[in-house]
Amino acid sequence: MLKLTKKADYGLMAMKHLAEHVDQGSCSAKDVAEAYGIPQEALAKILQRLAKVGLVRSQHGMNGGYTLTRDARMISAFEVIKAIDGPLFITSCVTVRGECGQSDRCTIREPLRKVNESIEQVLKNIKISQMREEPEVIHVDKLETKKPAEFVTIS
Amino acid sequence: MLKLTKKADYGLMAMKHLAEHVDQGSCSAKDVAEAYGIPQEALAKILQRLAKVGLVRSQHGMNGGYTLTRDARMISAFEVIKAIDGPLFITSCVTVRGECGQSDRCTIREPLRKVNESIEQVLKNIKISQMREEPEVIHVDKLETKKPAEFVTIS
DNA sequence: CTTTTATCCGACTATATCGGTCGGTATTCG
DNA sequence: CGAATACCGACCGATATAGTCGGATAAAAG
Repeated sequence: MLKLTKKADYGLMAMKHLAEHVDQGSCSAKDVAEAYGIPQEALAKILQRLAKVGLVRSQHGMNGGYTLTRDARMISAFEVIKAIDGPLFITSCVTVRGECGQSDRCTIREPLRKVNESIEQVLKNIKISQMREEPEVIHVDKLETKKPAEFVTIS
Repeated sequence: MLKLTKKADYGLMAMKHLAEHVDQGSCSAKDVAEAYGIPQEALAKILQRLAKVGLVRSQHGMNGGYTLTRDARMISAFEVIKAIDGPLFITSCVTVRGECGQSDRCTIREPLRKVNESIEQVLKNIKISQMREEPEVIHVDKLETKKPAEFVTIS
C-alpha cells in the first residue's frame, strides 16, 4: 500500500543512472534498460515522459539517448514521480479539486490533505543526487552543503 | 499515485466516527455506513479487520456493534491504515525483506527506504483524535487560505 | 541515398488489485 | 424462537498496472 509504481522506480533508477554518467554523453534507453534488467520498451516510454516534462533531453539517431537537463542536485524525486505516476499526489478521498467523490459527509479530507502535503515535502526534499546507495555504513559524509537528516523536515 | 485505498479511507472515517460517539455505547456497521454513504458490507469487513488487530472491540447480537479499545488520542492513522491496506509500507522496490525483486542491481532502494520511514513517521504522528474537520463551513469554494490549525506536529 | 541506430507514439494484452456483493454461520437479546 | 448483528469466505466486475508490439520519425555514418 501507498507504493510507488514500478514505472516510477524505473524512472528514478534511470535518472540516477543518467546523473552518474553525465560526463559520458547521452545514454540510450537500451543502455539503461540492460544495466538494470528493465524491459527496454517500458523504460523507453518512461524516458519519453521524462523528456516531455523537460527533465531530460532526448537525442535521436545513432549514439543518441538521453541526458539530464539540470544538475542532479536540482532534481527532486517528487518531480520524477509526478511526471511518471500521475498528475498529483492524492489519497482516495482528496481529489485534485478538493472534493470527496464518495460522500460529501466525508469528514477526514482536510486532515488527510495535510498529511499529503507533508509527504510531498518529504519527496521534494530528496534529490536525485542524494539517492546513493551507501553500503552499510551510514557515513553521511561530504556530498554537498545540505544538512544530513534532511529527510524529515516538517517543522 | 501513492494513494490510500478507499478501504483505508473508510476505516479512518469509521474510527473517527467511533471516537465521536464513544459515549453512546457501540455503533453498528450499519450505523456508520449509513452515516457516510458507505456500502454496509464493505465497511463491515473493514471493521472486522480493525477488530482482529485489536483497534476496536466487537459486540455480537442485537444492539451490538463496535467500540474503540483505546483513547482516540492514542490511535495513529498509521495503525489503521496498516491494519486495512496491508502489512507494511513499501515502495515497489523496497519489499518487506529489504531486497529488490526486480534486479539486484537496483541502486535506489536504500534512499527510498529512508523516504519510507519519513512517511511512516508522518502517519504515526497523526492521531484519530486530531482528524477533525474544522468548523462545519464546508464551502466548496474554500480552496486555499487555510492557515489555522496545525495537524501535523512533529516536535 | 541507404542503412543503422535510436527516439517517439499509440494501441494492444495479460495480470493484479480494488471496490463491492452475496451466501451462509454464529451469537446475543427480547 | 426470531430478529438483529457480527463474522467469514468466495465471488465478480471495473480499473490500474506492467509489459509488448508495430510502425513512424529522425539523425548519424557509410
